[in-house]
Amino acid sequence: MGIAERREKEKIELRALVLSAAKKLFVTKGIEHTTIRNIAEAIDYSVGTVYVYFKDKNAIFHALHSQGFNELGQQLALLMAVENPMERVKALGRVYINFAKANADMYSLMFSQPAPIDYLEEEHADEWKEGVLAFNVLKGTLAQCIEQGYFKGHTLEPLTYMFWSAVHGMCALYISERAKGVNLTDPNTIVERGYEEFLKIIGE
Amino acid sequence: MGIAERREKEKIELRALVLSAAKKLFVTKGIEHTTIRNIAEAIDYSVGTVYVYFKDKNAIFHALHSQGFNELGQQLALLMAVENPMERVKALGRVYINFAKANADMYSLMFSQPAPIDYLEEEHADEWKEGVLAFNVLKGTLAQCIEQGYFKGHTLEPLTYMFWSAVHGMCALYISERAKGVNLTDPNTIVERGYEEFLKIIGE
DNA sequence: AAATTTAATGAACAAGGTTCAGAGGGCAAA
DNA sequence: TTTGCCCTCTGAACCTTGTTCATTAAATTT
Repeated sequence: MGIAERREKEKIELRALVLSAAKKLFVTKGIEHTTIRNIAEAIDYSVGTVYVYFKDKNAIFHALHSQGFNELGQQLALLMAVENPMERVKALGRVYINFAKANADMYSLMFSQPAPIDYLEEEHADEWKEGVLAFNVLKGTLAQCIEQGYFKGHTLEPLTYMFWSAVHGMCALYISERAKGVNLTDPNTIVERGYEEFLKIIGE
Repeated sequence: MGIAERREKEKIELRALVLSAAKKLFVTKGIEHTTIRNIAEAIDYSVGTVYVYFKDKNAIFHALHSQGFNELGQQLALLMAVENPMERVKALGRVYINFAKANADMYSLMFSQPAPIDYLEEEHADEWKEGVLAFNVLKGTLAQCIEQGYFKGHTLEPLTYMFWSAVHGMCALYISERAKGVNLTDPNTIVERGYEEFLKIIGE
């Protein structure tokens, strides 16, 4: 059955091709300004072909969305090698920030409102696997910190949420350019400097 | 000159009518899924009329955007009455969170990526007045806290950015429903509980 | 009453998402 | 080899949306 296999492989490859072209376009022109025709042209296939591999534009978006979370998740997972949990939380934040800044468009794609929600609502509601995974890595690490006597008097879940929010908030404001609008002395490093402040505060 | 005045008043009123219809639609159906025709129908005017009052859809968006920031700004400004700066920062966060939760759609409209940027880039770049104002209220208050001996060893600007980010991040994640996806025990109160954790941490 | 200014209209256009009947090429059975 | 089936790929065609503009109609001024 070599032929069927080859065909299957070709299908997977073409699907991946669509995805990579879409990613490049989404990232450079923005999702709204990327047309299916653009994507088709970029890979030298017709419009219809794109629809053979994806139900609609939203499905393309969602595929990339997952991809982004997987990449981020992998990077965060690597830090499980750091023994000291307090060091690990700190590192988690840094890696997260680096990811967000290095993949700014991917990041805003991952967290931008409209599209993913549409998709999530349909039926894939509570199965946002990648996100849950990343959240639990952080939660687990903070749990260990608490065990070791850090964060006395704190409650795990809200603490985790707050930590994630602080880091996410800094990245989001940076990426949405709101930081620039506000006339900072050095907008480019504000996330890192903000994070340092955060670490100072949680380090007692 | 009573006639000219009346006309002027009518123009302003119709403009406001467009705006309020647009707001309602943006908020219920989302910006992308609201069409100019929808707005026109809602107010029983023709499509063309909408364009008499607004250059394009983006201009409508921007007007609402400003409106949102003005409302938020006003609520925050009220807190200047609180003497103690440390109490004031805490209150600023609470009011901000209440605003975000009570006006969830308006908030996501205010901070959602695409549209405002388009507009900002054109020429209104560094004149994002409302945002700067709100940021400076927070910054000023934190400056007073530092004067009074709080936040030793911290730098004002990154500290302000971090504070804003933490609160914004919690609101943003809550509103984008990312909080739900992550299986929290009580998603509805997570922002408030997260904020309490934050206050605990900054209160040493 | 006529002329002028102004606001409102909606048909028309361009561009984008999506569909679907059909072309074309490989593959297996005859 | 030839025939017919099965898939993939195609792109014209449809519908919706943002946007424009010549035209209509009403109000105001002369």
